[in-house]
Amino acid sequence: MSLRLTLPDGNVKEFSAPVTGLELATSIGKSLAAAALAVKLDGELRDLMRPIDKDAKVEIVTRKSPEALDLIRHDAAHVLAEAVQELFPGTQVTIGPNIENGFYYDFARAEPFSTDDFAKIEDKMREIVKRDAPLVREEWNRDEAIKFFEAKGEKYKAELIRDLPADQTITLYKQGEWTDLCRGPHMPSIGKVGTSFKLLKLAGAYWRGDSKNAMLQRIYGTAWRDDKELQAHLTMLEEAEKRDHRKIGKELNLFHMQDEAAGSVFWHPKGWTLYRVLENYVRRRIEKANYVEVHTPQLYDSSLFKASGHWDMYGDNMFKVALKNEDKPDEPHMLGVKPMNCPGHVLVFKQGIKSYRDLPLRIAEFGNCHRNEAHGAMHGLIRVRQFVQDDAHIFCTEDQIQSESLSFCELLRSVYAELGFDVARVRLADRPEKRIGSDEVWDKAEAALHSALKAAGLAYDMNKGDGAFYGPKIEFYLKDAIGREWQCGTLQVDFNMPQRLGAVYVGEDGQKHHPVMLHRVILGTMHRFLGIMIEDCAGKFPLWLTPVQAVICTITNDAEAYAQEVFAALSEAGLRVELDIRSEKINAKIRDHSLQKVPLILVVGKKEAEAQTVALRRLGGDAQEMMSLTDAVKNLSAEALPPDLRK
RNA sequence: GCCGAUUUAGCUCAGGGGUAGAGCAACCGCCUUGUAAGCGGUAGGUCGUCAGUUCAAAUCUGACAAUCGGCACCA
Repeated sequence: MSLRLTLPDGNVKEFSAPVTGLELATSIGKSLAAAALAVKLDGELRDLMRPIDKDAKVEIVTRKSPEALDLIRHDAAHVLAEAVQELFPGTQVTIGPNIENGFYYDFARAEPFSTDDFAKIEDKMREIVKRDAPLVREEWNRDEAIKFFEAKGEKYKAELIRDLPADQTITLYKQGEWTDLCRGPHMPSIGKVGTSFKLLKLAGAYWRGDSKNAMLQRIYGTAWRDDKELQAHLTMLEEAEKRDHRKIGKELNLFHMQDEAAGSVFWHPKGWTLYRVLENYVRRRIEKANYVEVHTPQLYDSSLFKASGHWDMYGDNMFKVALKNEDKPDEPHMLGVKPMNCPGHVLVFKQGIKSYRDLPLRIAEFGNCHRNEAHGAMHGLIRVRQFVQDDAHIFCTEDQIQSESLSFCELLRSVYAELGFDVARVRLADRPEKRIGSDEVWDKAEAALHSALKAAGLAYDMNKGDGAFYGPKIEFYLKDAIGREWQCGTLQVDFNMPQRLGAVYVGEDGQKHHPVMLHRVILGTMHRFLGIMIEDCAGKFPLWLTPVQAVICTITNDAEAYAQEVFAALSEAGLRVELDIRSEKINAKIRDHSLQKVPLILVVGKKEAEAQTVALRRLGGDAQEMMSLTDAVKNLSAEALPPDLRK
């Protein structure tokens, strides 16, 4: 036989018999063989020691390859499992994959682990790495594999094997005395993991991700090629912690939350300014895009949500109000606090007779919603019980879906760009298991979104089964300053709700038709989006958005009268300004306002008062720009314009 | 909701069976100051809530609540 293996540089290596990846690497060079960790065969990552027996494109994976981190992390998970089983006999192993930036392993053990155990486990892991046992792949007979794990008391592993598809090869990996069920691939020996790893946190996780199953103990770790990379990652984690919006929200006095209203936000004056400036910006943008704004009630009779399907589908997560019913004391009159705005907007649509000439009708609302989120789900501003969506529902004909979707995609992109974000990723979430409406209607709705995305020229991938219960959705993700992705905007096509709630329009044919309803948000929720913005800019908001744009600081109280004059002039020009005439040193004032992330500090002393000037210091710099008061008013107020109002 | 951790002054945190301590902030006074903390003083807390054990609980035990890290959920 002859075997032709094509290398990345286009060279072809020929062999007369199957070769292992290691043999292939050796044939290329000794140092490559020494550095080899695995081999990529037609794009599929495989063990170095597995024989290659068919023609393929091959690539030797070394520590420098992008795939190396996945291999290191996956192997590190095995090392963690071995270490834990050596230290805590009787602990059962389950699964332990590599994930972004690291790995985890889920263990079953009656006693809880403690983070105090981490040092001990890490020491043991280093010991195992030092032993440098070879990782040996073995193919096993299914029944024998089940017996093997059951004999060890590993019932989770046995269950995994039982549930593997019948045609799948069962592979076990041995590292010294320790054996794990694993699909692989792995590096040739444990020593290749190195010691640039660290255990980070302890968490509970359901077996197989199902809340009906047992709760396992998950240990998370991070692993890198070398200590420099590890240190850089740990520094990044510290940076992320520093820009936590809950911490900054407190430091900048933007908002607070407290036990008496768990999951709801108390916006303080500065936070509420931020909120209103952002809201007004979005309001201008949608007005320009021909939306009309409405305001609908909070409380509705339960019959509305029963008709819409929400009562059955999400009733447990709604806040409900039971009113005493004098006639039937056992059957209180039930009301529900709105968890979303759609039914209310349908009721607005239904007022009066609508014609096809009225469509598309774009009904917007900064809609205040309540959802009774589970305790463990809440997270600062990101996940709350009371929130406001920048919501709108576009009532249109089927023919208009595509153009409406397209113009929404463009509006969203433009808004994100003005707020300093790119659309990092787009996904299409299709029909979920729990849904209303026929398959034909779902086919139509999904097809509409596919074609809209194509028309918008947006690359997207599928998020299978993750649509809303009434229709498929497009999810827009943005990327923040430290590279994290957040899903904010969505567009959903809904053929069901208008029908269920009896919304109709008179068509060109004089007949009644149900409109199609597009549910869409750009920011998602004001709360969540502001949380993301705080973390994105670490509290240093763009000038147009920031609650306090400028502070005027006096050096001595001689300058107080002039400072008042500067304050009045800037306020008059529409800037949000504060005045600091405290009897403090200028150093202290600069420090205070810098820590408060005020972008502009205007210092005035005797000199400035006499010359009618200001000394401007910008946040993050230490230069002083001297300018006349008139120039300051003119330039700064122009600079502080929201992006959509700039010329 | 589940697993684990946490809850002490406005904030950040130390302490710990005999009813509490620091720094910063606040307040008062002095200083009139030139670009990231001037000096001195005063005041401030039933130690998350409710029970239990104890001569004695902020400290030990239990329940509950909230928060944090995850998991599950997210119309």
